Amino acid sequence: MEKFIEYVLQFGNLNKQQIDLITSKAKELELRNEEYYWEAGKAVKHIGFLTDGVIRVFYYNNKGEEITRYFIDENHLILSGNTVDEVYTPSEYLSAITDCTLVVFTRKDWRDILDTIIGWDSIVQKIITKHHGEKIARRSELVSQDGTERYLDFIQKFPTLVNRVPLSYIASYLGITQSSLSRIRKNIR
Amino acid sequence: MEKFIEYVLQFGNLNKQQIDLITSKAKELELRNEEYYWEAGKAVKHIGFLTDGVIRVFYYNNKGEEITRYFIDENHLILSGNTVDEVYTPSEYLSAITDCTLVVFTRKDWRDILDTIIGWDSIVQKIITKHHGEKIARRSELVSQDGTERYLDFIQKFPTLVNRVPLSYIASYLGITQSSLSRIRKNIR
DNA sequence: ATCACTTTTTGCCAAATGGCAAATGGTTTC
DNA sequence: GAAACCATTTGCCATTTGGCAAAAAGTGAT
Repeated sequence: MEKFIEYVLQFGNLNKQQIDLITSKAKELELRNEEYYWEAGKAVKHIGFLTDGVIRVFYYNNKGEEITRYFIDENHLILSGNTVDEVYTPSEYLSAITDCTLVVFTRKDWRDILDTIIGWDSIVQKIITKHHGEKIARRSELVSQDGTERYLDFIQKFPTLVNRVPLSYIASYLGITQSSLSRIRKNIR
Repeated sequence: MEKFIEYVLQFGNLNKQQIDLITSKAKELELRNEEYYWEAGKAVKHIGFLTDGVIRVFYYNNKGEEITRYFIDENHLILSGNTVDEVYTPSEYLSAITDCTLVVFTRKDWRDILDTIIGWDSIVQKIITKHHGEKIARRSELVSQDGTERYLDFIQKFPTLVNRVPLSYIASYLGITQSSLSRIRKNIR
């Protein structure tokens, strides 16, 4: 909870009253390893902020293969399609790959915060924009790199994930097979 | 110009007066093939909307290779870092690869529109969000595909570009070499 | 039509990656 | 510790892609 407030304050100022409002609406949610946070086709119930753990975002391509699209690690806001008003039904899965702790808000409570705190919208917008930029940059870089470069980049950008995430997920994220990644790791040593 | 208004109206309503305001601030900008629209390190002067032509976004990786990150085709808003107030200095190049026509606004005029038209901010925000989503989805998919799949996807998503864009740019965008792409094309026929 | 110039294709071979299955290593449960 | 289970590594070979250079095709100007 403090983690969430601390994170938000990087993007704009809030007074004590506003912080109290946010805190009063927030609930904690625990996810165990392998538990879903979102499921494709199922409406999303709340807005969440990941304070501890790692979540994997994946979908199934037209060959039925499971593709890991990215990882969400600590201190990331998980927003449903960027709008609060409409019910959002994702087309991908979000699944905990470690035990996780989130701070969550119901759509209604989030709406209340938006309506009460003048700057909230712009803070959230800034966060979204930042996350989008990071995602685009990360995914873009991968395309032009070979396997080794992708992996070296990965361990540099997600140093905390390398040892917590199964190899197969990392390989899928990097767009290479698990055995290739294993060989790449051997060559790097 | 009509194209721009038409595009914007998909994301929200504007009355005649508001449209007139926007129109009055807008200027047309022509770019010839190979002309820069943005240059890395040079402050961006205006907000633009591409009505005709294709622009290529590229940067130089740490090996000095030119990497095409994406293409901007007709009916896309080109925004400087998503904020109007601060001067934005891009780290990549935007260069016309056909003759182009843009509708442009100075930062000051854009600011004026933002201050005058209540819903403008949210319209722009929606557009940005849409573009971000598209970019992320496109780049993400590429990572998990082989060369042939990437190219087939490309011609499906950018049917209008295939015949207007040099092969080398497409290859760079897809993360494969020009000769590989040429061979892939041969195999597809 | 010719020349100069650029883009695309092709040939050749090396390197990287994929696919599959077996082997190894690690962890948990009994 | 043994057994069962899962993740990772490895071997083997096929396929894909890269790198480089030459050939072919396309474009534009005179």
